Amino acid sequence: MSTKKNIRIPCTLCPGKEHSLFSDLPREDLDSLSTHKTCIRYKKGQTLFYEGTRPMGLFCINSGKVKVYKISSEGKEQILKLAKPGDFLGYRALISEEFYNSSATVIEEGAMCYIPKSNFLDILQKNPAFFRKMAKRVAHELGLMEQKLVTIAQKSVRERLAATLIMLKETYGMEGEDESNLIDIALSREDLANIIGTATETVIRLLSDFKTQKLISLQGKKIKVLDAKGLVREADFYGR
Amino acid sequence: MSTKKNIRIPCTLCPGKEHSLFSDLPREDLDSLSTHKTCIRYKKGQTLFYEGTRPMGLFCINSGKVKVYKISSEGKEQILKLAKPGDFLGYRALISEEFYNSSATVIEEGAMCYIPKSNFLDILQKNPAFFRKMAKRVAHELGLMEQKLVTIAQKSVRERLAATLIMLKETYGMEGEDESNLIDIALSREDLANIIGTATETVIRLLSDFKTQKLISLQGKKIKVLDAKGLVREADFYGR
DNA sequence: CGTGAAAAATGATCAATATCATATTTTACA
DNA sequence: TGTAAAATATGATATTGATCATTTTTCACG
Repeated sequence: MSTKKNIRIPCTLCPGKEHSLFSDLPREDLDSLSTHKTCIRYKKGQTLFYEGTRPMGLFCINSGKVKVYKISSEGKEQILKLAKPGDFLGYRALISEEFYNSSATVIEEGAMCYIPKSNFLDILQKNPAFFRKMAKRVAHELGLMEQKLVTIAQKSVRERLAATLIMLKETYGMEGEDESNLIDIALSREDLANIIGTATETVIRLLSDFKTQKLISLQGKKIKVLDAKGLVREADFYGR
Repeated sequence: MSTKKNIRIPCTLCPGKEHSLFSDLPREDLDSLSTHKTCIRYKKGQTLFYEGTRPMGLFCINSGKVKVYKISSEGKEQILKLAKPGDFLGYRALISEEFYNSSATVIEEGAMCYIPKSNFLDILQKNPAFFRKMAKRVAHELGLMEQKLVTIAQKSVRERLAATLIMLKETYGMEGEDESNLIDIALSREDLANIIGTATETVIRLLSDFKTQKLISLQGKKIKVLDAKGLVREADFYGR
């Protein structure tokens, strides 16, 4: 707890290297990555990159959690996605050759690896199979984003909150004793509101509503899903 | 007007070949495309592909206009984009190797070219520069979709309608005499509602509101933008 | 620990928009 | 060109969710 800031930590066992995107790169390229990569610890609230700036590299989350968001013209934050260890950030802008269209801020402190743009583009260039994988990933994400758009456009806030809780449980759920699942991510009510696109007070009210219905329980910030099926019902069929 | 259905028309001068995506393919590949391509006339209301089905090729719009949309679980349509001559449809699913995640239906009759999947993938494989261009396109579209999400999540229906009218004017505006612009696309009020994610009645009311404010004029289905700046003001600053 | 600030919770009120009902206009086409 | 069906228009009402105000709780930090 004493030395938290900007310590370089070894990236030799970065989760991103084994899993996901980089998994089947040739040895040579993995070595190149290891050489050029840097890892820095970020504290809660620190920002990896800002919307509107030029991307100079690719981020890979070693530990900790990050929110990726846009700020609307009225100053309201809209969270586009959450990133966890093993996830990469910033490749959309690198591939589209644009500036960042979103910002990324740490919500749980951790170490972030950084691969310089030139190194990443080089490896993309040299490995058609890897490039195909990246393109496939981006195309998949476009599909997810289209689905999110429909959800926000057509579902009620209550349904969206229920759906978000299900999603969070699946992604960040810790197996508890009595198959109750604790959502293990430090999201404030405001963050939650900025994910589903509503007011903070509305989230608070709906959460205590769900609590009354025994769908969830609240222990401070952390939410425990008591009745996943009940939540799914809220998400899919509420009011119809 | 007599022989409208399923007539093969020559694709030698398909707008998609000169402009946009295919513009700098080598001669050889352009010839391959011409050989394998087919063009078929579609009438209003006919569907190019359905959500959930397997893509077997790439569509290119020669003439006419198409809406691309998803149907939510409650049966409501959400339009994701509109496509005009020169635009391509279906590449997201081909690149992500997934089923279509949306449907595409003709809103103004015209001729649609169809490039078999194998032909398209072949050319992608053989031309890294072309593949990079496609990937760049998909990454760019992901950025656009993220922006749309924020708009739908945070702007009022009135603002979204104003913004949509501006967009339509820029994309489908016909230069009129006294710099007034007629939006030249056959969208019903319902279509408009399904673009911005609201009820048809709300669109109708807001349109007549804009008409009262002399921002637009209505001639049947077609909308003429009288005061683009006024609309921009509605889109950006309404009520703030 | 204690304290001040931030977050969460709760209430009251208001505005935006959906929904339902019905009338009017337009359009397709027999 | 007449007619039914679809689209547009308008009104009345209900509902959701935003906003503002205030209290209570939690938490970080000296």
